[in-house]
Amino acid sequence: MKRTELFTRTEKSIGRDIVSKNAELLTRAGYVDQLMAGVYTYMPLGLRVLRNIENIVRRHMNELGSSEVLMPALHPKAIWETTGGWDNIDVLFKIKSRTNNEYALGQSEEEVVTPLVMNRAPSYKHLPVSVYQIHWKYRDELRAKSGIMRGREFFMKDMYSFHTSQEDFDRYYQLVKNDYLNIFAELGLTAKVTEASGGSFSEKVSYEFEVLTDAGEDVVYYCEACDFCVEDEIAKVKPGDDCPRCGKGVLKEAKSAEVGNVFDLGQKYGKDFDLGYIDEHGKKQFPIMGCYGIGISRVMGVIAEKYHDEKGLVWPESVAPYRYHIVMLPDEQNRAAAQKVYDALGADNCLWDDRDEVSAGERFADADLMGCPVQIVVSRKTLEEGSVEVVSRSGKFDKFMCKLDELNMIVERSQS
RNA sequence: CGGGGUGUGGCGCAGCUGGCUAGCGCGCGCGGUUUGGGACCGCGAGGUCGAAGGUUCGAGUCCUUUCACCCCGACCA
Repeated sequence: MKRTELFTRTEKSIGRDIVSKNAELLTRAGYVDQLMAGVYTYMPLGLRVLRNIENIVRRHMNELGSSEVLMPALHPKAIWETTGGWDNIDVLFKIKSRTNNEYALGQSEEEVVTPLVMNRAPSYKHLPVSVYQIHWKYRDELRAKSGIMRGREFFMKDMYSFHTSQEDFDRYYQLVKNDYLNIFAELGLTAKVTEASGGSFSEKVSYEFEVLTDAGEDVVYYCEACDFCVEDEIAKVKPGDDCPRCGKGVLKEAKSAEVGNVFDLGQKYGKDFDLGYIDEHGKKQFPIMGCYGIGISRVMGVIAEKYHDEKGLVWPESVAPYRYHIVMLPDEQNRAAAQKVYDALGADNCLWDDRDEVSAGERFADADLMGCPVQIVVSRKTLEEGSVEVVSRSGKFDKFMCKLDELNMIVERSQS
C-alpha cells in the first residue's frame, strides 16, 4: 500500500494520561484509535495485524478439525437465564430495548453454541463436534485498562467441542492444549500453561496460557528450570519454594497476561438446556464439552508490549502489517526506483512511503515507529550505486545494498 | 463501585490568588529555501475553554451538579 493512500497519521507525542505502552505505540503509529474506555477502532495497519493474528489462529483451528461459524453477539435474555448467567455473571453486558425486552451481549457463546450443535447431533454417531468462531466479545468491566489488553469490547477466538466420553474429551483437550503453545510461538509469544481456577461454574481446574509481562494483570509462580506455572490465586506453593514438578528449580513470581485458556465444561451446558444425544444403548446422555479461547486483540496488545524499542514497534514477521517498508527520499529518480521495488516485492507486502515534501528524518522516524520488519531505503545515495539499502528493524540481519536488477535478493537475504 | 488525577483548536501543553481582543509548540494552507534521521523563513486558517447551573460589574480561572478519560484498589463465570 502507498502511504499517500493511508488516511491515518503518526503522532510524535502522546497525552500524559496514556501510560500503557501498547496504547501509546499503537496510537502514535496510527494502528488504533480509542472511541471510549476499552473500545477501539482498528485502523488499516492495525487491522492488518489483527487479521494476521486471526489467520494464524484460524489455520490452527481448521487443522484441529474444527468448523468455523459466526454466531450472533446479540443474545436473547432467555438463554442466559437457562444457564444462570443472567444473574450470576456480573460482567455480562445487559441491554434493554425500547420494547422493554432484555438482551445480553455475548461474553462467551456456550448459550448459543450448545443448542446450535446438539440440535443437530441426535445420536452418538454425530459426535464429536468442534466449532469455533472469531468475533467480538463484550464484558461490562468496571474498569477497562491497559490499552487494548483489557477492553469492554474485544476480539476473540472461541472454540467449543462436544464429546461422548471423558476419554475422547481428554484426548481433544490435550491436543488443543499442546497446539496452543505452537500457536503462541508462531505469534512470537512464549506462553506458559498455567493452572487456574475453573471459574464459578466449574469445579475443575482450567488452564490459562500466560505470557510474562509487567503489563499483565495476573500473577503467576513459575519454575525457572521446567515449564511449571501456577496462578497465585489457586497456588498451594509460594515463591521461593522448590518446584513441585521437577524439584530442581525454585519458583519465581511474575506478572503475566492471559492470552488464552481452555476449560473442561463437563456436562453443565447439555444439562442446563436438557439437550443430549442417544448413545449406542438407546439411552439419553449429555455431552462432555470443552471451550477454548484465544484473545486475538489482547494478543496484539501483548505483542506490542513485548516487541518494541525506544523508537517504536518491532513487529514479529508473522503478524507485521507489511513485511517491507519502502523509505523513499523525495526525488523523481527515487520515485521511479521505489516504484520498481514496490512492483517487484508486491503491493500487498509493502508499505511505500511515497509522500512528497516530507523530510528524510520524518520518514525514518515513521518507519521505525510503525515497525515493519524490513526497511528499504531508496535515495540518491543508494541509486548512485544502482542499489537500494535493506535494513532490518529488529537487527536480525546486517544491512546490505541490493542492486535494482536483483531485487528478489531482498526476499532471500531478509528471510534467513 | 471506593480513592486519586485530568478535561483549553486535529495532537501535545501553558494560562498563578477571577480582569480587558484565550496563548505556545506540533500539525494544517499558501509562498520560498531545504532533503540520510522528526529542517528553516514569511504569511495565514482554526478553539468560547467537556456539559449544565450558580456567584460576580466581569468566569478558562470561584461554587454546585453532571459527563468523559487515565491511574490505584475492588471486580474480572
